[in-house]
Amino acid sequence: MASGDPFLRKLERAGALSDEEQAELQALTFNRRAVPARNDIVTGDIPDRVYLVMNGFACRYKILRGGTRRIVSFVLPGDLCYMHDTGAFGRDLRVGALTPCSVVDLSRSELIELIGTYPGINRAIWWVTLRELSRAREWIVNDTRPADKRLAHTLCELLVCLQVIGLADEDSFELPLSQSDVADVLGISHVHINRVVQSLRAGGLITWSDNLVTISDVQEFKAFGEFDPAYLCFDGFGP
Amino acid sequence: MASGDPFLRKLERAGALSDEEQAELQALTFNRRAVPARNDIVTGDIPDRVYLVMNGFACRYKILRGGTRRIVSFVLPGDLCYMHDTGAFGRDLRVGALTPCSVVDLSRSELIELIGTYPGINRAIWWVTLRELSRAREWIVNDTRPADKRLAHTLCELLVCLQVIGLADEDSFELPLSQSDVADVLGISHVHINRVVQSLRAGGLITWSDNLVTISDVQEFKAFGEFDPAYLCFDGFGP
DNA sequence: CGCTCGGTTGACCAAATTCAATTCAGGTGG
DNA sequence: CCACCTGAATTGAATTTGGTCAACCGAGCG
Repeated sequence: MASGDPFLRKLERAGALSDEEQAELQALTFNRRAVPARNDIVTGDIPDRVYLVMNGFACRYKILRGGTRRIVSFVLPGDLCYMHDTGAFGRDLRVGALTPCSVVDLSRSELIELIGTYPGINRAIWWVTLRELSRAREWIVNDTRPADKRLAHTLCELLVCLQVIGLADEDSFELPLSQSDVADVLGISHVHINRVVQSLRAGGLITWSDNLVTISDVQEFKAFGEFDPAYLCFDGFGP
Repeated sequence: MASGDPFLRKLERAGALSDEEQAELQALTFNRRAVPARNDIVTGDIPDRVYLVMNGFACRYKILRGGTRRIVSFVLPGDLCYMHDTGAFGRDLRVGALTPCSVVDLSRSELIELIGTYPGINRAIWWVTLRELSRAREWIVNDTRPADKRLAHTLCELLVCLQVIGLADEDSFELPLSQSDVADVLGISHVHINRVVQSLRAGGLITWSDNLVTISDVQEFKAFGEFDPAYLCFDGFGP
């Protein structure tokens, strides 16, 4: 069982891992460090590393020419990063901590070795990647919705993703991000997100204060944000 | 050599394929068919197939609740689809022909078999997938730009992607899509894209008539659209 | 000839940005 | 303890961007 480790627990969504596979994965760890908020998790170019966020909220993002930051995905506890976000793939894509993060460094070459050796690990890494792809496409779709629904959709995604790793209960979760951070997730201005948050509050859909988001009626809120969790592929590869 | 086949030519961007690997891939074909414009390439649920577009423009898209269509990626000649767009991954993601398309059906199970057997094919399919991911993230970023730059970026992407398969020359290409199709790519209304097209025309940046797009000054236009082709990963996996 | 589709236009409305300023809580130095 | 500073949330006003509705035009086609 991978009960204690959010990484293994997540990977096992793609299918069970043998004890040997789990042991091999855990053996990759060779460093653990703290990354302060607003710092990049990936700095400089240490080519043979892959990073695993154990704690805290991080994100992948790009900086536009005007200086605007656009966040293209969350990196939550148990998420692997810099696996493919490197070299040829997205030289301008960066990975940064939104809150203080606890990060484990893994050996990339050894992980690739494991992928080639163990079918379960191969399947798990494929699943993680395809899930990222599915999620990115859903974010594109979400960008065509008006800002209030867009925010609702994002909060729903956070709710269910955090529930899976035990960081959210039925209808609420800790969201240690500023409104400006969330604005960069949605691609809107920090002034506008404030107004949108207030409109959701005024409509009685959510409360959000002291970093705690509570959704009044989850079912209704998901409908409002047109949120269907299918794209998150929680059921692994299916049949 | 894969000179005649846009699929093999594209895959080889990830690294050379042996003659045996190429022969195995070509042996997968078991059907070729024509898909009319506005029809889905993937229809019903034939589980053991993967589709290869040989000719024409297609796209992956979703339909929002209001009925709006949002296109999340192009599918151009030589592109594989429905490889991962299936089952657990994106039940609501559809693949449709924008123009009449010529499509080859492949056996999915045999392709997966080949991925497990041949390292070159494994590497190629990984590369195709990671490129899709990188591209999707760039589209998210592009969605934060104003519509004129967004259109410029999209046209730049089309230009270089079509150049790679010999369907564009230095500064122009055939674009057999309606303005409304492109509006769904950008996530804006068909009225607004018309105005944006006209503004680009008025600025002397492009001409676009009779399905032929010509860019006046490619260098300048790429700068205008903040287009950097790095995310398209044409250099394979790099070093 | 009349139909449809794509492109185009105008008028009006809604959504979102920008600029500017204010409030408030927490932290720091005196 | 208080003055000061900073970062985040908030608000207002003016402006820009994009959407909606409605109409019109022109080419191709049965």
